[in-house]
Amino acid sequence: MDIRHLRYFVTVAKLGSITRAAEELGMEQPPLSQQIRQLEQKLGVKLFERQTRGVKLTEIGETLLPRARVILELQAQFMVTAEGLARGELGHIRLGLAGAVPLLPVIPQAIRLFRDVAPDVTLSLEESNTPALCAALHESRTDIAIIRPPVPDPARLSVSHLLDEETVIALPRGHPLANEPVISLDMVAQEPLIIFPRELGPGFHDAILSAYHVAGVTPTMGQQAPQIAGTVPLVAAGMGVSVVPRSLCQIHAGGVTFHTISDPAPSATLAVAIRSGQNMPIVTRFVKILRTACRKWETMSPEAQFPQTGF
Amino acid sequence: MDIRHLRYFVTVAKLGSITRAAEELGMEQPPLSQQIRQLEQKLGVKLFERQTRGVKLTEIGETLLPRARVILELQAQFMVTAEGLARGELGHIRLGLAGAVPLLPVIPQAIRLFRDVAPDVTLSLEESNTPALCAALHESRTDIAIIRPPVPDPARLSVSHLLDEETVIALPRGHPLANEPVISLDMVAQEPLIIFPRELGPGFHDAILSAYHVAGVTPTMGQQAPQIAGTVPLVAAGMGVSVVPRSLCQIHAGGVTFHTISDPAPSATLAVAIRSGQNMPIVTRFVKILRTACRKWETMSPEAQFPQTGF
DNA sequence: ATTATCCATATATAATAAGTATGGATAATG
DNA sequence: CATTATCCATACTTATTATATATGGATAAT
Repeated sequence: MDIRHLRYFVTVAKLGSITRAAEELGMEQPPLSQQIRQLEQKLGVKLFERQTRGVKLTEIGETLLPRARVILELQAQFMVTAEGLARGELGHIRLGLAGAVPLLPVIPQAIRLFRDVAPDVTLSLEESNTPALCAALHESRTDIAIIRPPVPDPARLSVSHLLDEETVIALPRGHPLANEPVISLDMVAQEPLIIFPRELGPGFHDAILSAYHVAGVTPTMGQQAPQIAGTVPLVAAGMGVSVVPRSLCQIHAGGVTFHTISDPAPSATLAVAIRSGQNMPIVTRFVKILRTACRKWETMSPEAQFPQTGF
Repeated sequence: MDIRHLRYFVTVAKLGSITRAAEELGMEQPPLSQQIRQLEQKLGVKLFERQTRGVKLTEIGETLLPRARVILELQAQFMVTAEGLARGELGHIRLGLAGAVPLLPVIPQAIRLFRDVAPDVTLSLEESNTPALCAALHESRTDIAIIRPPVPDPARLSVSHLLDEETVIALPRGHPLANEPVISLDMVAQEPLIIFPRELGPGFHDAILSAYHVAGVTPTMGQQAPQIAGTVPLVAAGMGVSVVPRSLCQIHAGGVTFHTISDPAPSATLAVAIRSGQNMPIVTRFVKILRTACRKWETMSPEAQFPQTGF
């Protein structure tokens, strides 16, 4: 079997027609018919149901299609990587970041630090949610992910703790408590809690809810935010209050004030995850720099942690 | 670029020698040399440093090697998956069961049997009524349905008979006939008949009523039960009598006695239905196992059919 | 100094993918 | 209801490309 066969397979499946797939592939229809048939014989399964007008994926074809797509995706990345290497860049790291992670100053700091010691390594950043990032790691679409533990399926992944970030309460402007620097959770329990969907970060989500529970109150659930950082605009719009990592105070949304939480306060844990085994040297090097930076950062004063803000 | 090229690349890298890699690959050395050179040209990078004795990976080669391994690994998995699908050992089956079917011991037996021979196939079960199951089959929301014939719209479905289950009369405790082991339908014709709505199982419903008719009596219609198995609690509550598949005697409701019916007795037929045409091998395999189990079960004695009950 | 090992090149051959021409089946159209 | 158009399959030819064979050059081992 050949990558070409997979490309043919995916294209025919996409268009539902051998003829049109042949057009898109820049070839004639008969050879494509033959190649598809050949692939089916090689695999011993029928991928398409031939109909009078076009073809339709069989259930087996439906099962195999996503896997074929992954292989094609990786092959394309392989080519891109090689191209980058050909241009003299000595490596490439695909870095995945969980929601709101880039707002934590230590993360871009660590990235800049790495770029200083390894200027020839190109970085591509992607922001997503923890479960999606872990899946991307498993499928080798990402090399390093900074996530909010726990990871759904830690097998074949190596996860190490980075830091625990304090959380703060976000209140809309004009709120009766807006002038209180420190607030406890039970003081805002009756306000609608703006929170992101649990599937985007189960660990952090649960930490927030259990802190409410420990405080002896039950939060009033408000509107769901599309991501972690998406809660702030909703708070600004007066939809309710939210509990967010302190780094979100960097979003100068206007109309939002941030307040330290008196005990019990949830904390937002961050960890770095890579595939265990067979890793490129730059990957372990990056993780090392990242961990060092985070350890140092945790000992710093809040003023030094967030230089530009009033905290 | 081709998967073959990646295999050559990985093998040469592993052995550090084109000659020995050619041996392992079952080919001669010159074509392998050419293919490696060709791959290098295609990618625009030098993968190996040619030395007088063997070859050595360049830094770039070192970087690309793990990615090539990942692609090869995925390709191998793709082949294995296809092979498994061809043999019917992989995949997922959505199984629909008509009312009270799971109570018939042979059904869970057959499912367990199937899980033994195809442990990698995941199963999802759903209990519903015959017309709804047939609709689900048509819309591909279910792969296999065990239903009570006839099916409303048999076009594009393939239905095959499984077994005829004996029915029994369910009487409330303290009923004058509660001590009679065998009862005929005309003896209970004046008692309210608890029965499920006809739309939940037209075939079985009609079979019961026509048995009454053949016996020369007309049943007194009692309360409707929500499903087939739902008749038993109503009988226990003294709302009337019911005619149910013998397997329902497994519901130890207390307050209900079950009695063999003397001729004419309705029978509860079960059949298995799948979409005709293009089915995954696991589907036909499951049906085969199911039919075998049912054929065997029909020849068994009642004591063996219902091990834990007094029948 | 000689031999052996290993990779590269040149040429020939075999394998195979792509192209061309055409037929059959069915849905769309008048 | 007949006609046309669409789409896939088959048969055959051509072009491409991978492999095999033969051989030479370079260096390490003996």
